Amino acid sequence: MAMSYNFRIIEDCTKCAFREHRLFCNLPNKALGRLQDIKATSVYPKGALLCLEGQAPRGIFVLCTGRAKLTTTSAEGKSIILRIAEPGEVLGLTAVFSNAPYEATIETLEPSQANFISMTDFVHFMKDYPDVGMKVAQQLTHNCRCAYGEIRSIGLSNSVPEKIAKLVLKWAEQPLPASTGRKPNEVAIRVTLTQEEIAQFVGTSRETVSRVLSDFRKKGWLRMKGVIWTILDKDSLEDMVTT
Amino acid sequence: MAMSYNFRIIEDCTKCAFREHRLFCNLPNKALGRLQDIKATSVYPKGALLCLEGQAPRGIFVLCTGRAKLTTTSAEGKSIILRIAEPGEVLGLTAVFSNAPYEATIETLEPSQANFISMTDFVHFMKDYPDVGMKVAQQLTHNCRCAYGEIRSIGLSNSVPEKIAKLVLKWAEQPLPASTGRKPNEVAIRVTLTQEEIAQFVGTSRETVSRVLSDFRKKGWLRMKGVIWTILDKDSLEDMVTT
DNA sequence: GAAAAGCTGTGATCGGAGTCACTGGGCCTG
DNA sequence: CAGGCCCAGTGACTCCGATCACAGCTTTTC
Repeated sequence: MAMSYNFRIIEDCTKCAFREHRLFCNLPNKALGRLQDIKATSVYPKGALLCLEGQAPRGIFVLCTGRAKLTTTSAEGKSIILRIAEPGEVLGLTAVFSNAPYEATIETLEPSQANFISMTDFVHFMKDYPDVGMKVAQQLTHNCRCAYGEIRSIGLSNSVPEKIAKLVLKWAEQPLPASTGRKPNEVAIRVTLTQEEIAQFVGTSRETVSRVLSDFRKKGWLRMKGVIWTILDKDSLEDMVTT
Repeated sequence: MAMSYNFRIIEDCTKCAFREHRLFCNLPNKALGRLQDIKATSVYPKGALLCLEGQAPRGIFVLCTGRAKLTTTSAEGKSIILRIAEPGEVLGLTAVFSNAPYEATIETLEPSQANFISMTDFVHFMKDYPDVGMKVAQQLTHNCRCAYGEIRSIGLSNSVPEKIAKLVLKWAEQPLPASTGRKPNEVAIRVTLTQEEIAQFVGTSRETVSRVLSDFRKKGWLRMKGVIWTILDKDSLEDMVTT
């Protein structure tokens, strides 16, 4: 089995070990076999662009390994992160269904594997297997929920510190496993986004993110060592969040 | 045929005159027949609440007549409009599919008719008729696109005047029919939202909306007479918008 | 038709956060 | 190891827009 980019490439969907835990891929065997036929697997380094906002839709991507950020950009070059896609998600659905340009630029945040399926193949695939339609509906539902969450976050939070606290707490829902030498109520998380990207996520400027994080650190709420952040005072962070 | 609320109630989906122009209802006859069996038609006055944010999902609504606004509210009572739903849309899909509380409060903006379908009936309906799945995917796609547009509007526009100009121009895409006594390049639109609601739409305060509209009027770009607004200088409004 | 409730217009004030400008640290690369 | 590049931290300044406060209007209600 091929190895590259420091992860194992999944060439055969029917034998994928993660399948059951994934939003899209947990399909009946027949459908999986068909998927196997129409997919084209690619491997991308960090920072690769799967598609560009404004391009005509060519097809959809199933993200097998790695995470990717979906961003949209204004005419002046200011950009905002719509969401971070996790392994198992299908990307590009809205473009394909509305036959309109891709809504977002998709950029890998880590070395990633993705399966591409062309528009026509995918439409037939969906017609032939009703389960696929359900999965698609679930993915679209997930997209909507993320988008609504984002709208709430940007539109209803009154201050930037609040938004950032909210974001950190959301990340804390998937903490790193507890290690030795950590106090009981501390939570460690892995943050691979730059401050610039965090700024784009909450719709603010890079400098403000820097200031807010400094502030959290000075208050003893947060410790940041490279990509490992430790939440020292979860309660205080939660007090910032009103929504 | 029953009359009420100043519009004609559509009791039989199979005979609905608007069906073909609607996002959801244009289904094969068999599916329509089934829809006819499982739907429960209700008529609502202006300002009625179809469902409340946070409620457990009971089912979906097909909006037959009238428009409705979907809002989400923060703990402090600040609320934001996610979108305005048009006749023919299905509402409540995300809640039903994720079996999670309704994401938004749905309030009619006009006297409206809506068909309610319970969660279990709808799931069966979808399983039995693949066309329904496609319609659902299209509706969800539409929701996503609206949400992304909203994120762009709130997150990427730099100033409130720009957002309001953008909104007015969006409305201008569905202008009122030209009437006598209007100059050739003028566009008339019907605006039934209050300034408060416009504020919720663009994520700002009511006072700011008032000031911005006053400003547009003073500059001779816009005339407002009750619910009828006339765009006098579309070019200038477009110059405000950069995205 | 008077009272009440809701919508709109405007002034005054103040603070949050965007912008500009610069510094310093980490990391890669030739 | 010097130079470049990217990321992070921080000060100073400015300004947009939220908030408060109130007055004129319109629409509903009894």
